[in-house]
Amino acid sequence: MAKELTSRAENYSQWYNDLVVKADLAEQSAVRGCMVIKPYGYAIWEKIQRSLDDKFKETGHVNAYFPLLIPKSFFSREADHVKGFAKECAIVTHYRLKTNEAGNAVEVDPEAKLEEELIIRPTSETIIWNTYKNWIQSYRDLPVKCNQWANVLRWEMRTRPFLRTAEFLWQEGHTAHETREEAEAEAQTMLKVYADVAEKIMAVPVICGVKSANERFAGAIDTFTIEALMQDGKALQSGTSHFLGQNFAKAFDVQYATRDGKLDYPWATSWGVSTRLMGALIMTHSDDNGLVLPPRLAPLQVVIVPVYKSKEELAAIAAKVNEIVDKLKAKGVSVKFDDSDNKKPGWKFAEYELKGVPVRLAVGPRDLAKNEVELHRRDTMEKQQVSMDGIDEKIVALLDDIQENIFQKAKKYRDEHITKVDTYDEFKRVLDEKGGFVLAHWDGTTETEERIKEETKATIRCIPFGNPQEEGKCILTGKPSTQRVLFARSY
RNA sequence: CGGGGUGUAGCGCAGUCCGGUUAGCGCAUCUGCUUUGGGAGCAGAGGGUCCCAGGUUCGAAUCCUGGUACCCCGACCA
Repeated sequence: MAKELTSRAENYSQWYNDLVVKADLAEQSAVRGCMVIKPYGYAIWEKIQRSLDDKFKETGHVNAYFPLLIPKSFFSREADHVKGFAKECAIVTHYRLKTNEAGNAVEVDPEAKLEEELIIRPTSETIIWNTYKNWIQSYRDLPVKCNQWANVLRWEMRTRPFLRTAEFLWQEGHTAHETREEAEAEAQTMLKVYADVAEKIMAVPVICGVKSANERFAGAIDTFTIEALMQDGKALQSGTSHFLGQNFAKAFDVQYATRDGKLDYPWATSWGVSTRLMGALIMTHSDDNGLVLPPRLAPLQVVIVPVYKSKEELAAIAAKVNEIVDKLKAKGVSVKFDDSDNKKPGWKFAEYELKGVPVRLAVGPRDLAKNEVELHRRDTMEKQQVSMDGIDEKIVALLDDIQENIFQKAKKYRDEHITKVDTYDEFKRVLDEKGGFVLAHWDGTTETEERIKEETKATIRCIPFGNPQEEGKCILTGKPSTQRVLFARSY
């Protein structure tokens, strides 16, 4: 197979789809809008999961599991919540099939209609708060800090692998607190956790901020977000954390006895990241040679490819390579010696580049004679000859260097694509010609935001934390504004 | 739900306009030999309800009617 990844300038969307398929991350399933995550893709997701789970534990959370099916009536309890999700829910109406009269097919048994329909969870606030009602009676029961790893289903009109699939995997944290302040702090803490994992593990730079009313989660008082920038200049909301106030507690009648003997509603948060992070990863780092994985996330960090003519040569190479493999494993580096005989070295080089393996060593007779290896790094595609002595230490250092380099590269690209504008014309021109984030003044009204969205397809991604306050005029209406907000076209 | 496109071997496609041998090509697979420092070469082999149903015709992958699936572009959204 020749290199077939198309130029991203030509059609970024096609490039992305090709990359996902060819790098062996995922494929289309039989169900529209759903996705099969293949073993290699799932291995990356597991790394992300582990990183997050460690942080959740550090911040005092526990994992639990709640049902997939939610009684329809739960949904209507919180008015904004139902409005937000009603349009994209799959509904279970029956519990049995039967064979048809001809005996050659099955059909829904009309006798088996459910009295109350069940919703396949698009998110679990409702069923979790219905459960929390039983768990929370006193301030002594608080805080409750649960996380769930689960799949959810949202019947989207248009889907893209990893970025928006009908069914997706995620984690959702749901907490209940005694005070407003504690819940607000929790929402901030978890957003920070997401930002840390995105930047330190995934090497994806993000901007943290608060959503405008328009973009807020259905049922939340405040929604916080991490926003990443893809290489085609579009933004991607990569994780969210919500301060829910007492909305869900009230909707599900959860009350607790306070320290002074009264009754009050607990304060809530919820927060989640999904397999969309994989989309962010792919679209932030990859190039036309394929995936580029940060070493801290790569299921395979080092691959060793032998170059040989005879079995004897291979044996000599293997003897030396096995020493290197042992040394690397002892240092916690994941490494594979690919001595399969049915592929030539050139094929292997291209294949592991496509899969984003950070470091490749090639070892042949020439190298053995000089006690050297050819070392190739995926991020820069640079090759160099290095001595086999101390190769393990060199590689450990190199992996750190690659991790840092791809983060800095992505950050540089992101920073260069944050543009301040002061007029609506300039705003539109930057979106069309340059893309990326645009910092502009906004009068703070939903109407203005809606109109800008309609006319330019750009939305307010967030109001960044620590945003500098400055006097200005709204780019659309000219009304006074106290700060610039972050706009972009997004996925 | 609108607009466009595509269903032919495991994958990617040509053939369809203008009906006519045994439906073809590339990749992959299998066998043999030669190869191995950037996706190897030669020789041979296997593999098809041409999306489904109906119609027109001596004859349909090709024409007509209806259905269906998927992809792309919008609207919706993480």
